[in-house]
Amino acid sequence: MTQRRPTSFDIAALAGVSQPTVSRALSGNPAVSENTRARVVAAARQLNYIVDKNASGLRRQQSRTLALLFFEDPTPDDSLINPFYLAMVGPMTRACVRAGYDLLISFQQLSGDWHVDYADSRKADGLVLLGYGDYVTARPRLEQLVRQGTHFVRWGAAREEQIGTTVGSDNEQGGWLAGHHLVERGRRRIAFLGVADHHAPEFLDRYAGFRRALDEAGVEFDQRLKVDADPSEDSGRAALAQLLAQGRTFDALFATSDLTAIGAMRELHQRGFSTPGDVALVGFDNIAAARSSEPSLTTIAQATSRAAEVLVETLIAKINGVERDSVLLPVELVVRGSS
Amino acid sequence: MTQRRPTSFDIAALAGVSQPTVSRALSGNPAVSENTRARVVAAARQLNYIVDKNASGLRRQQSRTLALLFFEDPTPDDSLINPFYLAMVGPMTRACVRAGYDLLISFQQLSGDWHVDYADSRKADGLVLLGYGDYVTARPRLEQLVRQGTHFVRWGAAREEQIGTTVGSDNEQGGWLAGHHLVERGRRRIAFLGVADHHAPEFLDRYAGFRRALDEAGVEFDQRLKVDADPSEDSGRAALAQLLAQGRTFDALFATSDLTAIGAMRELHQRGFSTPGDVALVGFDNIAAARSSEPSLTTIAQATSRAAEVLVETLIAKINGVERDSVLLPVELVVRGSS
DNA sequence: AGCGGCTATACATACGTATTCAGGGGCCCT
DNA sequence: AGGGCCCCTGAATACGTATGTATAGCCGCT
Repeated sequence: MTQRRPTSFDIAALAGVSQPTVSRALSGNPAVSENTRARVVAAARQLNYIVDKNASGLRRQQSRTLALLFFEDPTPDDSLINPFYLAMVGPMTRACVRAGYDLLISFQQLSGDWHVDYADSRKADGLVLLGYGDYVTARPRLEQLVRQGTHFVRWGAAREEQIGTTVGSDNEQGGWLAGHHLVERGRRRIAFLGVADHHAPEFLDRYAGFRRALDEAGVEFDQRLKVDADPSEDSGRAALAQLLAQGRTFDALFATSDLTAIGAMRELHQRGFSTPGDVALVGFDNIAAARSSEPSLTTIAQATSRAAEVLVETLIAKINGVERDSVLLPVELVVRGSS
Repeated sequence: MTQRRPTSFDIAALAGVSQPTVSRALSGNPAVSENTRARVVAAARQLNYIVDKNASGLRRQQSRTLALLFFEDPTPDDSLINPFYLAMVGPMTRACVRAGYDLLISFQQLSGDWHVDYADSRKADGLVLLGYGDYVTARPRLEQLVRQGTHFVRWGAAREEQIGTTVGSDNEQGGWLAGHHLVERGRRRIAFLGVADHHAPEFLDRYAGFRRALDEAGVEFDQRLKVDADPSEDSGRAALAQLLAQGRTFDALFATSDLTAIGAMRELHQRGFSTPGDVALVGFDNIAAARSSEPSLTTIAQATSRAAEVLVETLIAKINGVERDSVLLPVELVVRGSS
């Protein structure tokens, strides 16, 4: 059926040169004269020659492939993968293409063992780790990666005690923007929905920034308006229900995730409250649903595309032996109908 | 810094056997005695040995990797990748893991040249093609894949004239379910928002099923209530605006995509119409946003996980020389608040 | 003329695995 | 005891590329 794939030897024969010359000509090695290179390229095109990446990878000891790992604990509903992370897939592939790399993708469970052979099996040259990992749980795994000499970058908060290089949003600034915005809108009793402990440094920073904005404006924060909530709609609804059950009153709400905010908003509506009339809302992430909710959700947008780019560039630099500093990307307030 | 990776020769030396025996033992070849296998496995574990996939792929002439290709024309906003497709990423990776394959991911532009070396470079053994492709434009590309002997499966409508194997939803049935449901709810003037020409077979089938439901119920369909709309919110809004500008009246609406339906719903609300009071809505795809819109959106759910599984299994079968028939997966009506 | 230096190409080889083929040893049967 | 057979293992090799080293040719200089 299909005829044999042409190899670099076939090209060499057709172009009247040796196999090494073919390899050098096609990889842009300057030791090859332009004349010869042109002949080789023509022959390669004629035979539809394409380098065998397995052979190339074996010889070079690298695959020119990155692996994107999502860490997320399983949900009964498959579709409930955090849309913010999912939105990074597109930009990430584009960043890889630009850099001449391919992208492997994989979902890992936070709580189970990660089974990540990609680097060890030479299938990928490095890993991009994505997902609000429990910092404490993740630590030993990261240490293991370092021991194995695996190259990786993480999306997340840069911390003193961090392992490896991270790229993340300026969450503190994001929290500040949210708080500042709500204060400016005249709100004074502002609730906070999110996780604010050391297991989730990103959320902790958002809380810190939020508090700073209130402090700077001389607005008091009522600790009783702070409720734990995961980045999910259900959690948002539950958190809001809890606040109301405790008889709390508030005129605004900052959630550390759009999903949480949307859940809270739906619960508010169901209970007869209006947004932004009774309660103004600000979320975080600027997922697609934030645009289409009703009212549309004011939120803090992260520089998703830029993040993907920086992650990939940082990782590739590391693969090439260049260590870069962790990066903190600016965030942006997107004002919509909910405030 | 990092010490040399152990090779199968190192394992062989440690276990006191030859390299071929290591290879056989670890790949489950029955020619190896249990005793020997146990020694090899122990040695491999001790040295943290992992097969070099480049070398393995080179020798075997296959990489045990699939490539998932999204076809979608570029949008100014990166995040606007059809969420239905994006939702397939997770299930697809899981299906691959189960089958012992890795998954490469890539976004391709429908209108440009696809640059898909994955198969030719032996980086992937087969391709999964995803995206409502313009059937006419795609055809020559598919023919080229066939000529090159590249293995692929497509997500989409099974047609007489199709090239290669497809896996898709029973769109006709989906359209019927939507139409039938609206009729049952007492609606009589039902609008249709979607593309219904031969460039988009999926949508055409949905329209056909929808019409069949109305015909069977003896409900007349007013052709003037049929408006072209893409799977995007903006298109949904525009389509609805067009209907109203033309002075059309209707008490229900079926959109061939949830995004279209949500856009239409927002436009309705903005103009003071209520849903489902004035207009009942049914969408298609059951994306996450359908759950969180307000009211939540009645829609036709596709069997996403199952689809991913079948796509992967069909492709792997094909790689192994087994041709399977195209598959039509059942769809399901999910009744929510919008109807 | 001879030699140094440079450019462009060829030769040889290694990357790590999986598979084909050949052979050694043990067991059973005649 | 001898022969045949099966089970297991080892030796040899090929997959296709990239790169270190060697070499041929050429030019310019003394």
